[in-house]
Amino acid sequence: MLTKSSTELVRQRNSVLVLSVLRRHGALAHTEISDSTGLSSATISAITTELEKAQIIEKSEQQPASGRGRPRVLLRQRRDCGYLIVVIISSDAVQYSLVDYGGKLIDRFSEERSHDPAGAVRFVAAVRAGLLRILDRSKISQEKVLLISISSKGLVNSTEPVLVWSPIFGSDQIDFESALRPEWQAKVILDNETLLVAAALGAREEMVKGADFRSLAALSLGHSVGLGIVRRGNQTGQEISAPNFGHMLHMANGGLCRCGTRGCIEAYAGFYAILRSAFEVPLDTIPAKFVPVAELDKIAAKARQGHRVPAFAFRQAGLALGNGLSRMLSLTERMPIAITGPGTRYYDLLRQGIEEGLGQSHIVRMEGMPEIRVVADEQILVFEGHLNRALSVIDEDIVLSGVQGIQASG
Amino acid sequence: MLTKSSTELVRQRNSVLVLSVLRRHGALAHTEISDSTGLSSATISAITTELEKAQIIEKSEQQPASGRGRPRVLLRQRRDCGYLIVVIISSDAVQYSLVDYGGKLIDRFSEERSHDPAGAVRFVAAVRAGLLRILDRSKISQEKVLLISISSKGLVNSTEPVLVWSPIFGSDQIDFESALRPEWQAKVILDNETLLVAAALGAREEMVKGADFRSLAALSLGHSVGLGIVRRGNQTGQEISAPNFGHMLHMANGGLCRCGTRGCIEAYAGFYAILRSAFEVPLDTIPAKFVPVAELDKIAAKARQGHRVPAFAFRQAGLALGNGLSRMLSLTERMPIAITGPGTRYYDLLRQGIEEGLGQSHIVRMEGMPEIRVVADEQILVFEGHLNRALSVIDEDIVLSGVQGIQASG
DNA sequence: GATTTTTTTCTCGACAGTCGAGAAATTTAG
DNA sequence: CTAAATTTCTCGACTGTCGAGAAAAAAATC
Repeated sequence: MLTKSSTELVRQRNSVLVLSVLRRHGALAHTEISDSTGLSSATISAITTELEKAQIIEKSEQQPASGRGRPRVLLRQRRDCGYLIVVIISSDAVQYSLVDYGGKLIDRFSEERSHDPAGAVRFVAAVRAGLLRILDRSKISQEKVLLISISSKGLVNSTEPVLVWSPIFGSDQIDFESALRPEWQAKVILDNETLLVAAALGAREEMVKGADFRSLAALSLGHSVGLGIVRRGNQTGQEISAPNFGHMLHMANGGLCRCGTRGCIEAYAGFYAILRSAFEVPLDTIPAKFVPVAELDKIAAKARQGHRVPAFAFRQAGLALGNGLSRMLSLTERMPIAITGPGTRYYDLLRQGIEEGLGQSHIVRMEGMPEIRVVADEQILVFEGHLNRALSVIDEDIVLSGVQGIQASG
Repeated sequence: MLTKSSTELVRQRNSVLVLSVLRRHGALAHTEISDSTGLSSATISAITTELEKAQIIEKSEQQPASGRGRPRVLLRQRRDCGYLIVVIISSDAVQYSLVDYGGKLIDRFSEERSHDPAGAVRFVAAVRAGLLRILDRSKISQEKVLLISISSKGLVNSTEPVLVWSPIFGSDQIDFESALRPEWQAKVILDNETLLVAAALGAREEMVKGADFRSLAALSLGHSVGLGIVRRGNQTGQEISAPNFGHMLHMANGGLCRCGTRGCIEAYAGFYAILRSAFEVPLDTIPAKFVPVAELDKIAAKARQGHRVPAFAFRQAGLALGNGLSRMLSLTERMPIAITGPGTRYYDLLRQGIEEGLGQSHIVRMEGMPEIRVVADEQILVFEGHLNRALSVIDEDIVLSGVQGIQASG
């Protein structure tokens, strides 16, 4: 359904555009903003004075003039205009980061996760405590926190910040919105971890290729298997999604997965699955909860020495991944695949299986093998994805509420 | 990447909005347009007088006033403002339809397809002849044909009207754009057939549910297997895609498919595959090109009488479809599935397999079985999809070129 | 030191678009 | 024939963008 457009909408969009350019490039002068947005200088004046009045951006201090002519007046976002808390939930810890509106890290700490299994309720309490702690350490007033951006592995509701299924809590849903609402008026968003990796890689790619960038998939290998897809939307920036890839069906009635279903991709390609298959444990054995990476390193070493069984375990994992990726490609357009996560260290052992698994499908035989690249530093990408996403959400919110609020009150 | 907005863009969008409302509801009065677009009466006046000047819409004849008060002046699109040719390519025939801008069918005929295998070049020539023939029969001048909308089974390039792979021509690509350009200046679009079915069902659904409609998948069963997905976009209407579902990998190293790959879904669920498995022919046999439906009806009758082998053939087909659908659902959100095509007549035999195949995946066990409905009249839906899609493309083109062109020349 | 050049920012008038209110048009009821 | 009802049309107000040129301010030049 199409909806009506109006002149105010135009101003809103262009304001967001200015903010996003300011974010990407840092402090910019009038002229530069005009150049990179395509808007005329007069419009920039109008928008920036409005944003300045609303205390969202500020003129930077006069700096030593670098050329001749009237010196530039740089505009930048006011870093203290608002703050963002990033919460990264991983299998063994929860990391809290406080970030200002300029994207600068102010404070960070991690807390170990208690591994007690029936801990969904207790976990929520821990997160609430962690949030209060990082706020307390920084002496920032709670109203200044505009957004809490949370990420986890697992399946996330697409519209509300509800963790629908996760490797740790299973089907014990966690609704972060209602859990945090009593204490916080900040907006709460929740994203799948690998989705953020894909978003970050997509943003980087777009920086380089510009309009040529089409789409990209990020595959995260570790205890569990995650996938994120970024596609360039028609007009409205990027479109991202995080399918339930790790628990896509690989083979009917196959190996038992942590989730209780048989035949998931993860039941062949997750760390525990590789371990299980390397030790020739029956595939219907209930999988180990945690696998020390050192353990897997040993198996990899044996496989690299030429031992058949461990090499076969990695190959089977690769096949499951390759088949799964080929199925993904059958449902989407052709796109490059970036592999991240701790599992990348075994890529030499997985590669042949992945390629063979991909090659078994019609789409790959027809269109050829997709480009596969290995990308390290998953943690950095996750954080980068948080920032990209969260700050642009803040931009929109500020323009929607902030400017109008100021105007109404002034 | 965000792009700048301007006031002219606002007018363009709102003009398209008015046209699309006019299309959906037929002739409408000033007030009604205002109500259903949300635009003010003054704006409607401005837009409609512009469109009327550009000869895109017209005031309808005064009609007997139904209530008191000033009688309404109905506005409607000028049917002769432009024409559309719909070309539906199916396995045994090509159907040509001439439609006016109001969506009314003016002329239609079918031509049998020559089944000669090396016929990609000859086929293109036949289509060109067919197009000229329908034009000739109607005495409409060629410039009045604004759009040629073509559909086929198979895989279609997402940006250009190129048939990348089809059941009939295999990898012999057909570029309709360059094939028709010399003779036609009309725009040419090409869509997968099942995509159009999905688009039509999505439009119907949106009529009923309004903003509640989220997404829907259409599964077409026949000689080949097709899938179309419709999703409600953020703002810009609907988003549709036609994955290569029939040739998604069902089982590595499985049965031989028509496409030459092993293990495609179609190699289990296509008509020829059911036949092959019912006659217990080895799965690596090169599949039959065409299967008379009567033949399959016989097998279905035996299966319904309780014969094991034919029943098993349908069950296997259902399993392949169910597994494939579950994989699709792992990559998308939960959505209802509409089954169409000649294969629906065997749905009683397929159903159990489909449900079992779906149930083997984590996502279905967690979210529950998706709603499955059987929808007959695939042919009508295909044509309806053509109209929906083509006429809204024409709306946009007209507003983009037509109005501006008229304004410049006037 | 005064003047010119260069560069950037700011301002003004023109133009496009939407909206609300009320005038104009036109038919039916009484 | 008049009043009421209903629809369409028009006008002024408001918001937004744009191009051009004025104003500002520093470096270069004489």
